[in-house]
Amino acid sequence: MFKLSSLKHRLRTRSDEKRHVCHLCPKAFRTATLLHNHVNAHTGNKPHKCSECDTAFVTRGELSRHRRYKHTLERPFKCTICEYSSVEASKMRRHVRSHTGERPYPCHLCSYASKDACKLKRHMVTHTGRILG
DNA sequence: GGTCACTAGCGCCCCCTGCTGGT
DNA sequence: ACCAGCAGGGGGCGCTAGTGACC
Repeated sequence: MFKLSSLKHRLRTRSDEKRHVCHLCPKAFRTATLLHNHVNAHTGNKPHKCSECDTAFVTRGELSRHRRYKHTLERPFKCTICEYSSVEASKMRRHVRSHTGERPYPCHLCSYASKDACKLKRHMVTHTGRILG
């Protein structure tokens, strides 16, 4: 849904696109917070610690997701076809392909097609003997 | 105009399981 | 029967972008 405040925010942040440059690599970001998270990933600094298992993360979002996976067991994404539910929408999309049979990742060396980009990569090892990339 | 919090999205790695073909 | 190779399904995390609220 369109929101005026959102548009204003985009317009005002557009002017300074990616001017926050990492001093450890060539990457640049729109905001200082994004840069800060990125630098923490470089340094291994993980300030967001789980209160229940002491696992630590770079961002609060990662911690939030971890808590759903490990502690709250909250699975907001429900499959409409079976009983499966998931923590993440992307996992649900991947699951739904097991119902639809959709295989969007074709192998260019054989007739195989995968439902999952990662599985295609693994499959390629059977052709090349090694991981590509 | 900046920061923060949250969510969404893509990608990667890993594990377990079942099937299949060779021995 | 046993084993190895492979694919299917899924869990968990790394990282970045988008968005809305607040200062």
